[in-house]
Amino acid sequence: MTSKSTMREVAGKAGVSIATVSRVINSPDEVPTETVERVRAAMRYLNYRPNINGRRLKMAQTRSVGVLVPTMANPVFATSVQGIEQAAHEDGLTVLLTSSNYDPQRELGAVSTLLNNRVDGLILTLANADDNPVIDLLKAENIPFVLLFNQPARTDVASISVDNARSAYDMTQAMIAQGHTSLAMVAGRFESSDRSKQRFDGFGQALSDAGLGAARLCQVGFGETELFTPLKSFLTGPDAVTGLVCSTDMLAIAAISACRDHGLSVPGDVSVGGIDGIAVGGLISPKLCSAIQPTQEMGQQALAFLRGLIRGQANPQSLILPHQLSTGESIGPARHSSSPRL
Amino acid sequence: MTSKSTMREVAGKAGVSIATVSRVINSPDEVPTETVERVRAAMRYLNYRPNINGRRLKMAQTRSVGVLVPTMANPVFATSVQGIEQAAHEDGLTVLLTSSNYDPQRELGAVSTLLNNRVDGLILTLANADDNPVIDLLKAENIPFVLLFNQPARTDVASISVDNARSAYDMTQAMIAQGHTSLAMVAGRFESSDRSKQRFDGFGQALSDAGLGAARLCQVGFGETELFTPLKSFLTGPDAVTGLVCSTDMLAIAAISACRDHGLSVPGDVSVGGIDGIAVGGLISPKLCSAIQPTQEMGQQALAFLRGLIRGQANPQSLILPHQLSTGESIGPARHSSSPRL
DNA sequence: ACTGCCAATGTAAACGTTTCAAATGTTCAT
DNA sequence: ATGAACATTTGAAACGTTTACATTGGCAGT
Repeated sequence: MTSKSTMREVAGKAGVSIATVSRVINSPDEVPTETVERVRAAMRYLNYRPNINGRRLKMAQTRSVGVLVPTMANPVFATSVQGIEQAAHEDGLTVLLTSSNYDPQRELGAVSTLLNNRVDGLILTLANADDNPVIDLLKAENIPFVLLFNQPARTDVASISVDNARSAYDMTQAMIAQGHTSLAMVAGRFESSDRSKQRFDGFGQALSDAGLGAARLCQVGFGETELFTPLKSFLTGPDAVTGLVCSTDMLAIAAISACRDHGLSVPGDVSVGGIDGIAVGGLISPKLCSAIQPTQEMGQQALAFLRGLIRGQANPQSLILPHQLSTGESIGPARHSSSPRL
Repeated sequence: MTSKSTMREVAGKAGVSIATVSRVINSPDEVPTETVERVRAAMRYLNYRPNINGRRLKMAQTRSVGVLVPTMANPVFATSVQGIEQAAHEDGLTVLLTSSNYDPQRELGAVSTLLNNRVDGLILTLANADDNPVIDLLKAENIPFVLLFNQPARTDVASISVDNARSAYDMTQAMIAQGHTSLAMVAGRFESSDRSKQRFDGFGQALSDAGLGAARLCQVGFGETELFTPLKSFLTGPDAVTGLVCSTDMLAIAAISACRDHGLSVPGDVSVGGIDGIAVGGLISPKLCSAIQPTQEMGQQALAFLRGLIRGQANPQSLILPHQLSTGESIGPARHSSSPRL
């Protein structure tokens, strides 16, 4: 009774054919109760467990979806995966998880593995959604997929995201409204994240609309939490800023920490805003001011959307969800500029 | 060229038999270079993609592992999954991800699904590792598995964890060393997490060893971040504590937030310590003092361990990794007890 | 020229399902 | 009795692999 018994054995035990056993499994209503019971009893007795791989080989669908995220180490993605997993569970779908570590090279490999697994569809967060061999591959193979967090310019792919430029724009404007005129953005590398670039664009637009000159940028590697050195020239000296707009909440939290290490208070000396809306942002002090996106719901929606695509009931389409500026404590009035730090 | 071409078509195109194609895929060295090239060319031409399900049906192994965690929303688990995924990727293994939401009911269902998928092995974080039908099932089916974070009393299962009681003990002792005599533990529900219980035991032991009376407990639901009300009676009034030992870092961060909302400073009025060592703890202010476990590495090790079990090269065994008390700022000297709060 | 060997390849039988078409009853009106 | 209509059930052929075993042909040794 260790494990593997087959439909054939169950059929033998129950005195029916494997076709009947199959029907008991897949459409018990078409089989007389008495037979169903007999077969079920045999299954229990033999400890039968259907071999999904047998079924998958035979059927067109595998009832599995592939998920690719940059990393689980960032709560944004972890939370979205939580949403995906939850929705998948409710649908009886199996989730195959991969991560790219923000490396476009690995994206292609990971997706290829997923395709070999014959997943019914994919949910992806890519480094760059507009010019990406992964998308070409998926298009060519004609397999349903939904981009999550990516906000592609092309309109022939499904995506669920917030308006990245706009969320950065709003956050920047909130700072400007507090009197900040000397701002910089802290952002992840553009080649690793198109969101990063889009958010920087929004930042620049807000500055330009307010007549505030060129956008300054502090670009850092992903996964980086040590921002003391990268931010040094932005926080000290004659060009010191009074506000930092960060392209992600993780960066914002790291930036606040770096400010502290430079002996600056937030928001007293420097205001810091993030984008993403990770849960921990609401618990720390100062409470992080962020452009919040409904991360977990986005994951759930992505799966629902994907299901539609798989069933052929939906067309690729971009869903831009509203973001919401949180009332955080990490942003305050600009420190008067006549008392520069050194 | 949409997608699905089979080995048979490749064989036809290359003018060989499917056996040869299979050999080219699995052991190219046993096939003359010239033939390998011809077959590979046919594969490229036909856009061939091996159907893993065909292979899985035939072979004993599926080269996939199942992962079950309580939730992705807690960075501890997300980070461990990151470690697992990374190691799995290096091994060419596919990861099937499920989460239980801390619900023992769902644990069984999730594992059952994983088993239907014929995973080669499992990595699990269970609510309760000592008396759990999931473990009985896995034992009965004789399928390799490694518990992660769980620290079972039984010695016949493989596990990777820290010494939970000890880490709570050490944290508590660190507070006592700072003069704290009135402490309470904030912990997740024991029925949802045996770690929680073990850590509470360590907490109690430390108090008892220091002759400090009964252990007080504030038990909260998992995922809970609103601790203002639950902690009210611990933070105010005649029985107010000067220190909170929290069973997880997430709880500790939430507890610090709750203290703030009660108008108490950390560590000025109340010291707060956590257990887990999530990354964000090191970035917040005050820097969270925690009993740190190498979360991501534990995930990687769990996979390496599991691989050994699958190959039959290793025996189930408990790995207790050392934890490390971080030098956090969230713990300070006890506020003098002659000025009680109300 | 025969034998024996070896390298290269092919044949065919699984693996555990699903599902179509066909077979076997059963019931009932004629 | 006969056969139509129907409810149950079955046989058998896939699905795309892997692999034990058989076949082929070339070549060296005698």
